[in-house]
Amino acid sequence: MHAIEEILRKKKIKVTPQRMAVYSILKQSKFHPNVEMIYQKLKPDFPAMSLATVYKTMDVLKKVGLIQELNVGEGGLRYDAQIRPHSHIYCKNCGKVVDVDHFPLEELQDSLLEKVKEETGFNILFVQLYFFGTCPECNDKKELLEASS
Amino acid sequence: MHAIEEILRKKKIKVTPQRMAVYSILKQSKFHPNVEMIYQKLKPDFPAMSLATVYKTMDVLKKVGLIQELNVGEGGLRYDAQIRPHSHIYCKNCGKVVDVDHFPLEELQDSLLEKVKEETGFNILFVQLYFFGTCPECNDKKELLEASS
DNA sequence: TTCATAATTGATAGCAGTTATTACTTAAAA
DNA sequence: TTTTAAGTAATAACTGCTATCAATTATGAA
Ligand SMILES: [Mn+2]
Ligand SMILES: [Mn+2]
Ligand SMILES: [Zn+2]
Ligand SMILES: [Zn+2]
Repeated sequence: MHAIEEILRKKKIKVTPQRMAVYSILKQSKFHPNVEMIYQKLKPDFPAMSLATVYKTMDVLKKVGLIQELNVGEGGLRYDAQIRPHSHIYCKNCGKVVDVDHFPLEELQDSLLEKVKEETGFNILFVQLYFFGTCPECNDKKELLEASS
Repeated sequence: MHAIEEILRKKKIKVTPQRMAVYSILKQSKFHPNVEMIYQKLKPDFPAMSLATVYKTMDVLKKVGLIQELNVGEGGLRYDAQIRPHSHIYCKNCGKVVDVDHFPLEELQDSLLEKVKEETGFNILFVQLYFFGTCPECNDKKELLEASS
């Protein structure tokens, strides 16, 4: 039995094929997909599945702590099965979301969170760090376009 | 003439009472309001103003760089006339958004942005750092509630 | 295995925030 | 002034998401 099944059963949450399928898409890829992307990817295997089920599944997986939600300022949200604290960079041109692995978000939490707690009096639950810009691929395309004009 | 008027005129953007009013609300407060809050605050002075005008004004002010947009994961967006890079902390209980002034977001940009650029190949335009938790006021209320039960 | 039951699913209506459209109005250049 | 490009108000339309509910299914007790 997979780890996710145990986690769900322990919380009296039913293990359904839809939930397993959604989680496996997230676990396999570094894609940070949104609900619509997940829905489209599952369509071949689950042609009857409703978009509402994907939304509800994201909610369940988030609540049990198996995934994290990213908000890069598009309409909808992105999801990530990598729950270790790490930051992300977003391409404003093509919408790509990439991990920034070597950025010290974990150290930051340990060393500076206490300072922010003191300054604000807040009880801090988590931190999100986003970089915004344009990805190498988009930059290359733009250069080519400019060179040919 | 105010600085904002010059900036708008220089870009051939008309200076209207509605735009000035929206900007002055943001400039005066540390409130990080959303569109609805701004709209309600302007109603007494501009009873005829449309919500759509507030939306369009936010867009204009953002594009000319007079304000920044914050996304704390509510439905809508928050706005800030303080455009110097700084991070924010959000109370998940009451929705308050507070500046984290002493957090080294500016230093972070100077010292570590180059590293992230190298790692990802992205051209980085800006950074957003959000802390999430519960504010002192909400924490006190909760304590009182628990003590009396 | 079978069955009872509560949880989940799929379909769809509804909602909130936002954007597009359009006829009327106005700021500001000539 | 007059002209006109830009802006405003009102509102329809769109989008991401949630609520509702009848039909289905996972789970565990018998
Ligand atoms: Mn990630
Ligand atoms: Mn601020
Ligand atoms: Zn890109
Ligand atoms: Zn609070």
